[in-house]
Amino acid sequence: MEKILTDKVKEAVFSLYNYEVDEKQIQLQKTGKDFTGDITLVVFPFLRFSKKKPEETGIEIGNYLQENVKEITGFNTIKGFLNLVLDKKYWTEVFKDMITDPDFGLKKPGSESKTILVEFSSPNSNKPLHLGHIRNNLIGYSLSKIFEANGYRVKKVNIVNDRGIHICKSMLAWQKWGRGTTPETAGKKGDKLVGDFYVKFEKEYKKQVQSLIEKGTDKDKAVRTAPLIKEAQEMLRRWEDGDKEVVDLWNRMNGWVYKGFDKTYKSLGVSFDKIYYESDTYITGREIVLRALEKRFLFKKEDGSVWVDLSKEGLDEKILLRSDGTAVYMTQDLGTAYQRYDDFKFFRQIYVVGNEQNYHFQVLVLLLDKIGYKWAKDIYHLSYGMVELPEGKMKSREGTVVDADDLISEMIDTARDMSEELGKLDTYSEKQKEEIFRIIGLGALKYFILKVDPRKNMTFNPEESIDFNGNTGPFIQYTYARIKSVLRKAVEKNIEIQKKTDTGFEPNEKEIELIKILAGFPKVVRDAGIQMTTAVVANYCYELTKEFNQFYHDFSILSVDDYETRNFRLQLSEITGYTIEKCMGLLGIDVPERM
RNA sequence: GGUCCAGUAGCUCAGUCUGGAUAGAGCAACAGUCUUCUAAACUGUAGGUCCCAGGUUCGAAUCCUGGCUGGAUCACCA
Repeated sequence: MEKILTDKVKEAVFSLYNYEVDEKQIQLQKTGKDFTGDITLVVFPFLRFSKKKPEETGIEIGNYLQENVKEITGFNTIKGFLNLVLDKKYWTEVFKDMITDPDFGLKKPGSESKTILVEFSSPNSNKPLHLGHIRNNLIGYSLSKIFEANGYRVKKVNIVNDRGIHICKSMLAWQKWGRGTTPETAGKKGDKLVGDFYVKFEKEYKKQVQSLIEKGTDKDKAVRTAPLIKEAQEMLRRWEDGDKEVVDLWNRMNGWVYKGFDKTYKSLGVSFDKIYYESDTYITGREIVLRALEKRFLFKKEDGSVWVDLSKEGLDEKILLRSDGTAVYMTQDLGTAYQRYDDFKFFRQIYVVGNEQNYHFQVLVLLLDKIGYKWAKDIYHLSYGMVELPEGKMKSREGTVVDADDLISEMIDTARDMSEELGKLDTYSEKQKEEIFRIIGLGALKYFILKVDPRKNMTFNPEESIDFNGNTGPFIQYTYARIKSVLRKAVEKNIEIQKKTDTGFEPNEKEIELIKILAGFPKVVRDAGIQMTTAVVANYCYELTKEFNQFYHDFSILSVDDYETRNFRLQLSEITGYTIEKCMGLLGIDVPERM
């Protein structure tokens, strides 16, 4: 419709004022709520050609459009705004498209589709997942769905930072103070157990540093030479040498952690197509660096460490290999990127990584480009914002980290409490009820996070629990459940919904409003994909839901006697429910049949 | 200090990329609506120097410049 109008406006201006306007000057927008009309043309840009007052110009263009576009049945101008009124039949035509196409708004990936790689999660294997990871995982998973809906083939990948000094710290602490404890004997998730030993290490290490300082050692030296850190470093060296004892322990403890992660991923409902491990890719990375060194992109310092100089690009020098030849973070990321291109020949690779790593990714892309990989430009860092507590950043040292598993189960508990109080599910079995509590609790958490623009920092207050009323996941889920309930009742009453639109039935204003919003779904999917934001999907879904709730409140569906009206409203409800389901699916949120 | 990001109602956020009409929601507060398809809903009241100052424009929350405030980052950590 907008396309037709743009052309016609162009025509109008040409025939009225003999001027060829640029399409960019033709601004069409949805008519504001308090005005009559469907689409509004901003006429200010044409005043230069018409040399008339805004209202007159609007009327002239309006007249031309009404004569030449059959869908336009009327118009009005207010100041410089030309509000066009569309024929109600136009909206029933749009409605017809929606009910005949079950995939309305979604593109299916086909064999021709380009591949987008989405990296998310990227945990360290020495600590359990926290709220920050939850945001990361939810954004990554949802974006994958959004890309798929835009017709791309999507590969979800994860990189586990399973190697390095951090995991050695946990291992060492376990050896010293663990007394052979395992997740089974401790009755704890593996990631939690390993995390505990990491904390234990840091605590003991701090004590050692403190006592060294008290004995007169200066702080820097104390930090470097405390026996514990020395032992951890020695352990890392043995790991890199392939020392069997160390590698076996490393495998064992990482195994515990992965089992724990899997549980968290499962309860969050996220999954991956491929998981990469730093312990595999750092070697590739080192080879890339050494090759680039030969080609003189990089330089070596006297102590043997390898660097890249990016001062011409406005950045600093960056280390790529330590003096002892071991790899750093950047080294492994080079290797991982290379490996992934080799695996998937991606059209685009999206890294969902926190904005604290903006600098790192700037360097990574620059470096890959300098080395000569043409696909470097296809890398995009989706720099999502931090989740902050009211008092600031989460700090593990101060014990203010919000644990992922804890938060998830709290959400489910809240859903359970609310639900039992309302007592609407009393006829369900315990198992069915638990499933619904899970859907609702998780829905509240996911929606809470995904409705915020991923790029922005957001605040989470653990004192105030996440809402279940208003602009929330459960609100949307509730509306869905209501729609389902109406449709079930229709079946009980032997009312069959017929896909008919060409009956001359004229929808009322509220119904037209719903159709308008439903018709906007394809654009929402497109915009979400282009802008890479989950927020537009969430906000759209909320708007749709709210509109439906008003309709539901104001009008009866099943108890209407007139067949045409009832059938139309049932179809409208069905499509709305379906669209809600699709939106929530894009966000990775399930919807319940009842709640 | 350099670089990057943010600042919209008491709180949490839309809207900013792509400039348009009287800046929107939810929560919290207050007042209403359940013998009728699920009240986790609906309706209303109240709440704003869109951080500040300039500039561009017919028109600026939106674009530009400067400033203020907050955050991130600039490791032989990841």
